[in-house]
Amino acid sequence: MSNLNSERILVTSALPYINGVKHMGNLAGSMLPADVYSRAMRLLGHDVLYICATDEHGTPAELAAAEAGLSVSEYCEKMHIAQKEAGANFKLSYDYFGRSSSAATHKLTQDFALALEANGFIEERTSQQVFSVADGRYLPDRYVEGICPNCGFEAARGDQCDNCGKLLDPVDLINPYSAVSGSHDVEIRDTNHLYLKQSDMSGKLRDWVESHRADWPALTTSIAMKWLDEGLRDRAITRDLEWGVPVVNAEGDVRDGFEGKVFYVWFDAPIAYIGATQDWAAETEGDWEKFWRTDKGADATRYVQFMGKDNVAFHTLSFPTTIMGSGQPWKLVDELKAFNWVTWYGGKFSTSQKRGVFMDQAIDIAPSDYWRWHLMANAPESSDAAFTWEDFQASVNSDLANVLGNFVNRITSYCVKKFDGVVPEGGEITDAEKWIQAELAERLPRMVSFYEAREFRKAMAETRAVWAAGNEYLTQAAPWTHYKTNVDQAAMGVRVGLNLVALFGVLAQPIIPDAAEKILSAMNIPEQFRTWNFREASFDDGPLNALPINHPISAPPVLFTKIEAEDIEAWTERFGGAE
RNA sequence: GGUGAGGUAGCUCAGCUGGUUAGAGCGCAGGACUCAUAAUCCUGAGGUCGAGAGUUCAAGUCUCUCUCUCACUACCA
Repeated sequence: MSNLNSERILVTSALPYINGVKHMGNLAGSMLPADVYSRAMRLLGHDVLYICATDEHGTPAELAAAEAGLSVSEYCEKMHIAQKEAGANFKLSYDYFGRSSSAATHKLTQDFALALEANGFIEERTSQQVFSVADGRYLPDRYVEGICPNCGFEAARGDQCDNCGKLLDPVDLINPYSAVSGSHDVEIRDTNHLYLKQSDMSGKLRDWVESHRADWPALTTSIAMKWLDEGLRDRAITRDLEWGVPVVNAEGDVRDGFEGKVFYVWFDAPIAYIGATQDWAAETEGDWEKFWRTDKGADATRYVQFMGKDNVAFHTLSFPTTIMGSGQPWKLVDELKAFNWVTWYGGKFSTSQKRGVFMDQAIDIAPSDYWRWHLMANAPESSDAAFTWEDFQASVNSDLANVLGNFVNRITSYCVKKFDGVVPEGGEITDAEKWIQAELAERLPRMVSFYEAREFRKAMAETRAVWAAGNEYLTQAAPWTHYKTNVDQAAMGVRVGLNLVALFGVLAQPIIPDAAEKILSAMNIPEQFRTWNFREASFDDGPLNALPINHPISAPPVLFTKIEAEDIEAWTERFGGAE
């Protein structure tokens, strides 16, 4: 059914910044849901391209490189590989994981800027910036510290005082110094930068956001409208830095007065979605234009973005300004799914403060499936969601080990024991079979709808309910009871049970791909029968009668080991998190 | 300060444009079963829906006030 209306879907998740392996909040809020969605859409027969990349420019990258004793390019190379590996460990099914520092993105960024300027959306202006003589660099506001003029706090940052919360300007700080080196040898200098005139675009942006009120989550539109209501300010899109995309003129030479300046990371990062798609095309001989050029087929592409709420403004305002202002037929996002935060024992996860659990550590203590399931079943969709070790344990033990894992185990091992490990024939359809059929007929289409709507918590809850229904079916059918008096009727229960195992494996693929693979290979399900073609379940050609009689199966080894109280203790000890 | 999101059973959360006895999972209590990772299945107890006022025949659902939590506030991304 779904194959009849196969769509071309472009999926991107917010680019993970380069300065370290990401924490579980980053994973839960962009990369993982994008992956789960991409996998589900592929199973439904859609033509999906999932693109991501490392976001490599900006001051934090330069500073992190310096701290690591590496050149910026060496550092980024190293961290790109680390992040790519972390993604692979969590089974993120990128079609391409690129880099914002690639040549393609450089070229696109420069071209966009030239087009924007030609259309009057870029203006060169002079501003004052703090320059640290000792560091030999301009400092972003937050890297300047000093005494807060409001409360006297001694380590107030140039953008905001951490003590009293007042918003500051670096020039307001008393006795300012560089947060990088601690040097007080700082001065205010005039510097020229390019400004993106977002204000001129606000009418069009407002109309565009307004047109998506119905299909975007409230979180997305409310953030965008808030900025529009406050009045868009023009944003500087260049910085005084070495590492990044050079600012050039139409001839391709460095623009006059822009030596030592590059584009601001937030200008080029979204452009890297396109650049990475071009890089993907170059490596695979794919066609990037059908995803991005509306004059080359991208009108027929559905573009879906995933991100944390902090990124919404950039994706609903700045990047669309870039796209619209270019006057060129670039694809705008169609559907934008934003997430709140996963919180960590009362606060936020923090890369800089090393608070929380990071992807490389997480994979060390539990298999990726465990994390994927828990983070999706508890996705921070309607509000921030608290992560606790106890909840993690409950998700894994109850949902995965008890409901799914035990189900697979109980029926496959019974089949091996009593029916020689093959799908048995015989038996009559009873109320139990009719009941499970009705359950599936109702739940599977609903589950698919939740995936299509990117309602992850609900999709997970529905999936779990289907697994639980399998256990209930076995209780009703009770093949072990029939076996004593009527082996044929026992065969019915086992056969349906085995079909359910196969179905559950098929359903589990987007969420817990490793376990799904174990189940499907134990059931000897060929690749071509692992897709989602079950909108209408029936006994004639539906998922309950998919396995041929005498089809051999085996009982997979225990799929999910339970998390013990001692594990929780050890992890709490190691990562903090005690309240 | 401004803006936004949220405060619904012990815990985590569903509840669309207001309409029968407010739902799910976990946890808890009792029972059933014994194929299974002491798993599973059934039943049950548990909520004055943050507080107060208002609109209405009718409000968790709309309006106002108050209160608590969290986030964003543009040069970290």
